[in-house]
Amino acid sequence: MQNIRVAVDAVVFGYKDHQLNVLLIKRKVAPFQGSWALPGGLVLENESLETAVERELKEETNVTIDYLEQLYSFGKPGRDPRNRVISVAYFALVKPAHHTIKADTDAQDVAWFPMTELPELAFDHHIILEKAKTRLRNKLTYEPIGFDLLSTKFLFSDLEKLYMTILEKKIDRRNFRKKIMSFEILEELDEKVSEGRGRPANLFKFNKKQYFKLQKEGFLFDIK
Amino acid sequence: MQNIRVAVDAVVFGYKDHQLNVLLIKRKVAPFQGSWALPGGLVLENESLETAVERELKEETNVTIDYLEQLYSFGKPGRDPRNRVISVAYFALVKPAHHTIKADTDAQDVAWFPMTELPELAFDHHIILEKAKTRLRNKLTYEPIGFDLLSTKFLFSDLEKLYMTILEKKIDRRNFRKKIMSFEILEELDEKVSEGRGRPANLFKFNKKQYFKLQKEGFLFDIK
DNA sequence: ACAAAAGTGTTCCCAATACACCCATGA
DNA sequence: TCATGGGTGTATTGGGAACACTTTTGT
Repeated sequence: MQNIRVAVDAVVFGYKDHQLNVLLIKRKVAPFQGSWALPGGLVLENESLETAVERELKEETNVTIDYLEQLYSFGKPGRDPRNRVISVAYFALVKPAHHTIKADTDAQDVAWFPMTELPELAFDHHIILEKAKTRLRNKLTYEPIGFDLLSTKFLFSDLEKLYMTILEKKIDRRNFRKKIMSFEILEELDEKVSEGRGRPANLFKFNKKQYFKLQKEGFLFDIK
Repeated sequence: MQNIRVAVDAVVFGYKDHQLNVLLIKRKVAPFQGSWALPGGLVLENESLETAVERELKEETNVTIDYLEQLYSFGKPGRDPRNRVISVAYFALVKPAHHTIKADTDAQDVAWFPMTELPELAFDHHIILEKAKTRLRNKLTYEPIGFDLLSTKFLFSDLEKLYMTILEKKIDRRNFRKKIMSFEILEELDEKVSEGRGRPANLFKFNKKQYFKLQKEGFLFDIK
């Protein structure tokens, strides 16, 4: 008789302080007690995988998700020192400013870590995270998921910096703006924000309805 | 205590008679006895997911795989009428001419089905198959996986027809050839084949080594 | 000689890229 | 007035798309 457990883990990305961040928890129990790890846990007998992810995230970090999709399943024998565990990993995006993270139940602590300052991770979580990073980079170029990382209202320069940060390359400001503007999926607001020095910048909103409409008509979001 | 089984299923595509085909088995046992289904089965306690796929394919169909990658995991409660089963689905490509399919162990029968003449499938396998088809279509445009569906030596027109069949659109012969040729990943052989009437055509081989070399140098395979 | 499939070049156009100056504000 | 970040236009180029005739063979 088969004795394999099924778990879910979530790679939750947020964009804070002009940096890509990932949400981690500090494990309360063995194995890897005290280590940082991806939020996650065993799937209950009668819940769907997505429900399991949402429940674990709520329990361990107090975060609710804006964007969620399945990433990959990890099932190498021995990846959990106790039992055979198959983990279905999920890829999630949130707007960090919209959430207050809070350790609870199974977690000793919760924190956002910039991708440039990651701690050692429990289990094979660094592999999962690597895969998620690749997915994010790829997806950013062909789906408008960058907006799920920014606040509802954002500066054009935020969007530009987000792309430069995640794709790790320089982007020409004029060409980028021209391209995004040509999609006609942004709403220019009548609000300006002055960030310390410099000319105040306009705020924008992503018009999701308009995007879906265009998409149905065959429009493809595409940023090189 | 959690009681969830873990299975693997494989969507095996082959290209035969200028048609995209999928490998199915006829189930020997309940539930869905006598129904056509994707090859697959429960994962053993100490084997990796990939090994499980390869084992099941060998057992049920006598096919060994040329190209294998994970597709998606399906875990909705109720997808198997007996128990909770999470199935990790795999996406596989084979050259049908190189294999002799043969029903064995758990399968009452095995057959290639053209994608245009599919039978009813057991469980949620039609959903898995749909996802695999999408993956194939997308991947065909940015990775040279078409060659894993053709015989080692193939006609240029085979490649062209394969693309037209799978992408379901007309392709301009001259532009397509120009594009593929510019990649310099094909080896033109000194062999010609005469397919009934018409001018005999040259045979080609995919130069995998050359592709990997170019890829390392930053080359991106890309067919629209 | 004709039917059938293979093979081949050129023109046009649009979208990607490169590139530099003025504007509005706070200190 | 200066430092800082915001906002804008044009010229060039390279790749994608459209398009038709000649070649080689079997019948």
